[in-house]
Amino acid sequence: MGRSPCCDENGLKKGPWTPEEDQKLVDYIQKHGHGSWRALPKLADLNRCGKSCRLRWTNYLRPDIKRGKFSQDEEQTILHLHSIIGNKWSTIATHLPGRTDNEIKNFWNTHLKKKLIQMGFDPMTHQPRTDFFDSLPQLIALANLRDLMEHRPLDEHAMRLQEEAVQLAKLQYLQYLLQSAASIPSTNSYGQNGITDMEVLNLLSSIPLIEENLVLNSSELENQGSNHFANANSQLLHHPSVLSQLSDPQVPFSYQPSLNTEMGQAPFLTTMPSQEGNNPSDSSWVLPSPTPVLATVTDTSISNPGDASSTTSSYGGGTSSYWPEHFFEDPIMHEIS
DNA sequence: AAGGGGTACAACCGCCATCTA
DNA sequence: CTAGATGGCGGTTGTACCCCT
Repeated sequence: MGRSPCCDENGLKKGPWTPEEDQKLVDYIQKHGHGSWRALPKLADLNRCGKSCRLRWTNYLRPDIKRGKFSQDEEQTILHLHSIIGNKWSTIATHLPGRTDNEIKNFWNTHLKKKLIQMGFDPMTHQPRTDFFDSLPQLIALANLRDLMEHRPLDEHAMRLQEEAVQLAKLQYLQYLLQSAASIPSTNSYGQNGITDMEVLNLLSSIPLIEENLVLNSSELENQGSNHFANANSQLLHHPSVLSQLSDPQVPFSYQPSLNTEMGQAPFLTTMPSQEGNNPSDSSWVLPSPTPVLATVTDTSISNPGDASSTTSSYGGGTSSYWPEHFFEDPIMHEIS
């Protein structure tokens, strides 16, 4: 197993390619094919190493490369595959015709990863981040202590910001709790996960926006049990005022990780094509449920109205998610599962 | 207008797996 | 079987460009 010779051989050019170099490379490959990349530079009269030529061709000059912005479908595919296989860019690239692994990797690093972070998700695990919530009490305590020491009362704006941060953290934590509960196969009992209905209800009722903005009767929820609580929470998550906090209004899709217990894999992650207008302030704007508990898959509110195949049947019985059927027909999905 | 910071993306680096003599 | 050659892959870097102050 030899180490590949490095490109830093004396005299070989590095850095950006000139149009002339590109033309030489394209001309040569179109006439002769690339053959041995190591031999190619001399044959094509290029003062580059073979590796550099190969990269230039595969990432930039190949005629079948699709350039331009990634479509929503492509974004969805990347997020979906990344949630399952991680940073396997070349594998992901095989599912996006015309896109190179390098392009996908760059797109992930510069766009998608940041979006997930902004929305409170860990880009590697695709789970809601809990570190912020964990440290919140300490942060608030520190802030209060500082104000106390300086004999300076919190001004109104600062207090409001602080309160909003607490509510947002609660929402994120709530979502996390529900996902944890839903990860237990064949049961909706939170208790088995160390999380009680009351615990979640208490959390829910402590969030003012629920009281102010949502039709949510907590006593009714208690009477009707977890499933109804879950539906109520689904309303919560679908509410635009929640969405405006949980997702970036500039992002033309909504995001959630979901658990596919049937496949026994890491949580799925997807974007869901949003409804017409992509307007978070519109009441039709929905955040799809992260878990089977939060909403029923057959609920049309979480499917793409224009794409019936984006839903499958129920979580509880047969198929396990709302992924388009073609994902499961895909050889790589079989391979993964 | 200038410059400083942020962003996007092409290109490089180093490791690994496979091929081949 | 072994070691060198080669191609592929993922992580990282360099730099051009853009935007804001």
